[in-house]
Amino acid sequence: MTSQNLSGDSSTKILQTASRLFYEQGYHVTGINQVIAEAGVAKASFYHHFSSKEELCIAYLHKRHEDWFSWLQQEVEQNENDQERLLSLFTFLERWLPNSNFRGCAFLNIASEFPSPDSKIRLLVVDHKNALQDYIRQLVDRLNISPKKKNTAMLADLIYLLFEGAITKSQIYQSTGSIEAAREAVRQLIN
Amino acid sequence: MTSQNLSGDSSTKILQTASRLFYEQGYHVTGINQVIAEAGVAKASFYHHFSSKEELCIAYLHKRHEDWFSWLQQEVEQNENDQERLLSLFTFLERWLPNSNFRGCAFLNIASEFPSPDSKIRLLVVDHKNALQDYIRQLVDRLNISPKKKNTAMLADLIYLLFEGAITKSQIYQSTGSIEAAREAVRQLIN
DNA sequence: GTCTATATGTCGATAGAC
DNA sequence: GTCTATCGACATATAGAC
Repeated sequence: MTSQNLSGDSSTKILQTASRLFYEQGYHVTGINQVIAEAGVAKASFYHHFSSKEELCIAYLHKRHEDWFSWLQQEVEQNENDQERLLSLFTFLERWLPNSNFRGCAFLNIASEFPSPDSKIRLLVVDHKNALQDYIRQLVDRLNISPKKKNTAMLADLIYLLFEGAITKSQIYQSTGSIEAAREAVRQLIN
Repeated sequence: MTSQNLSGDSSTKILQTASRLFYEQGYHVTGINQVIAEAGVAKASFYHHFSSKEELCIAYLHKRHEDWFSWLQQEVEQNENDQERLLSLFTFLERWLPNSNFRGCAFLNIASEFPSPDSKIRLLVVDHKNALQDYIRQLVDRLNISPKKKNTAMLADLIYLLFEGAITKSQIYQSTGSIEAAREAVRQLIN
């Protein structure tokens, strides 16, 4: 109850505030001054917990990865039928995107702000997208629709492209308009 | 030859330099000081030609829209067969993306840096993506594969999602790996 | 561990000479 | 139309008291 209660902990408050600001505003436009002001801590306290702004961003991405995947898995695992589990990827988008004010994927947004593909932050983006593609492949593999392994990998890849495209379009148009069509296209592809 | 020759014109040099830096580095991370230094002009000269950094960004997006569409149309119009014209959308990606160092779509990258959907810059992004979707719809309509208008609109939407997804994936992985699969998927969808 | 005060630099934008 | 010099604000990061 003392050190376990992190809700009032400075480190946690800083990370929560930074996560909100980085996601809603972007990385470079969000200054350390704004983070510490809205977190209600002093500047030196921030630099006691985090060595730099970039380290704070890395912590943000780590936590974001955990949170986002738990949201996704929670939606998928509500379904028992393997086909419905796969299709629920898009149902997840229909819930998540409006709920996040159509700000889109935190990792793609950050990648736009870090052009160097070798940067530590860009490698985290790759890790996140690798995990997403692995997850989609697992869902596709459980369908057992095709005897050829090669086809299921390609099918999973197409579904991933539709998934990313749906996120992007919804971000630009602030709408979930195309997601239903994407889900029905996947339904036809696997039947 | 005097005022027509814009290659040495300050305004043109500024816009060319800013276009390169905004695209390669991002908007917020690129300072006016860097733009004028690399363009070889004085700061006051910049503010004589452009009222603000944001106006410079708007000029960048206008020119980028013209340039990018002419590249796309040039690739498409090399083909006479209507089906090949549609599929050449993805051939275009295979040429353009490696050539741009896998920096992806200038408009999506800018949108990540401007969260407010009502901003002037975000409206230009919508204009650009509207034009792209209209173009894809035109290519699909010429196929005359389906009697139902509704299906061609949905098909064009799916192709657009695959197109956006392919751009995004190539940006993250610095590769054109999935584009061939996307093109073949479209080939099957329209047959 | 948290505070105030500060260091050092760069940001976007302007003034005024030429 | 282009220049140098400069403005006030804010950037990231530190020093030193408590």
